[in-house]
Amino acid sequence: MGRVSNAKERLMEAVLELIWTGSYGNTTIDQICEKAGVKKGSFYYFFASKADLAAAAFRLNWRLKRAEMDSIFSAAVPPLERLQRYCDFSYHFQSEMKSKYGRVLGCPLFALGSEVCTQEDRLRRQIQEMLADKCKYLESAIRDAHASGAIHAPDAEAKARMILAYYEGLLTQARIQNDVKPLRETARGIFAMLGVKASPAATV
Amino acid sequence: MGRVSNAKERLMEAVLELIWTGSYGNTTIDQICEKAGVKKGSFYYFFASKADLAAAAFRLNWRLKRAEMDSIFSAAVPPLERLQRYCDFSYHFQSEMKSKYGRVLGCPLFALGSEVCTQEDRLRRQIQEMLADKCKYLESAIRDAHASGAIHAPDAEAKARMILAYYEGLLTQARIQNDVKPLRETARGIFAMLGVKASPAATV
DNA sequence: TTCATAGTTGACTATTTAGTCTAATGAGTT
DNA sequence: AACTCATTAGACTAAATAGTCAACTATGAA
Repeated sequence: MGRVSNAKERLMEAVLELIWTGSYGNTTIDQICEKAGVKKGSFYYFFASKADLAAAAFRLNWRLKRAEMDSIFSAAVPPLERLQRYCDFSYHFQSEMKSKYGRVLGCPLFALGSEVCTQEDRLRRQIQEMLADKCKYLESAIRDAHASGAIHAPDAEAKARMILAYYEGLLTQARIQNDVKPLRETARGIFAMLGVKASPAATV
Repeated sequence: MGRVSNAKERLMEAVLELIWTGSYGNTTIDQICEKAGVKKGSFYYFFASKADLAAAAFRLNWRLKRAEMDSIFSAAVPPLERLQRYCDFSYHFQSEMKSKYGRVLGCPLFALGSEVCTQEDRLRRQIQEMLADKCKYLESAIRDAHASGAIHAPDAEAKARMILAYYEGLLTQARIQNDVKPLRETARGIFAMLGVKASPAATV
């Protein structure tokens, strides 16, 4: 069997953190190796390039994120409450990142996508797919809310895209301003877009 | 007086285009010089660093953009029509970029801001200010629309921030997808957020 | 016509970076 | 205990990149 190792995993973790707290272009392979405690030879044993590593890392990360999303968007929870929960979760998560790294980091998918989309087509496609997945959670909650009569939204897909754009826009603003304040408006904005009269109480 | 030259302007133009069609981190000083037809010595005669050049270039560019915005958001135009015009303008502009560069480029301010905010604080601050300026145009239109009774929005400032987040989110999505399609929903979404019943006819 | 000076040139250095290669190492298998 | 092979070490090359410098050039002013 030969040696076993978690160097591959350490590399993926390292590149995620470096890209997220900095940027893709600014992250060098040497930096990644150092942070992961892995030598260059091992890097190229596992991955062909930085783009290759980033693609693998984001794929893995998305798989984990999805488990979280599955729980937040549980069908057992009333649909509008799912949205509220997601906003609250997001706010807390970004606040945690701020105390951990001293910076509000926003959405790694969106930031990386915007940065590399003109240069790394493989990565671009992958990110596009993940964003589409993300949209599905919103879409399903909106459809359920419509079916339950809580809102009028026969166009769940369009509404979901609209809300995703808004949500990602807010996260990016928060990143640029290095301030979670913009995120406090997330739920309010979403419910306004959905034409909700009385929104569920925010826990933030 | 010594020589006169437009090398400084050429450098600013070049860096804008390179950042916009690619990214900040990916753009080298050599590339900038080559595109501008300027030698490295001259680069450092005018600017201390890439960040310094980018800051100057974006400042200049914003001054020009503002003139356009002043015209689109003219107080002589009914307030909701200003918003519609802005959406139409934006759509056409991005479509033009797509045919010129083969790519939908989105908002350079937002893309650069998201990329460099953790690394270049001076640039970050500058971008934040420009985005705040941009928000003012929306805010004023919303306030006017409220005053005229066309919409109910006593909270013009908050609404403007909300719309900006949405708008920038859509532009970034369009950039990532390399497709102007998401932008066709811009006005519809904005008017939904403002609770407009019948929106002015889109020209797109 | 000369002069001061804004701007130009390109060669040069030092560093960083990506990527390669070969010999060593060690965990499990037999 | 010997063996296998996944993994590691780290030295090495080549290229890209940032930044410097001193000599040169052209322009408008006097």
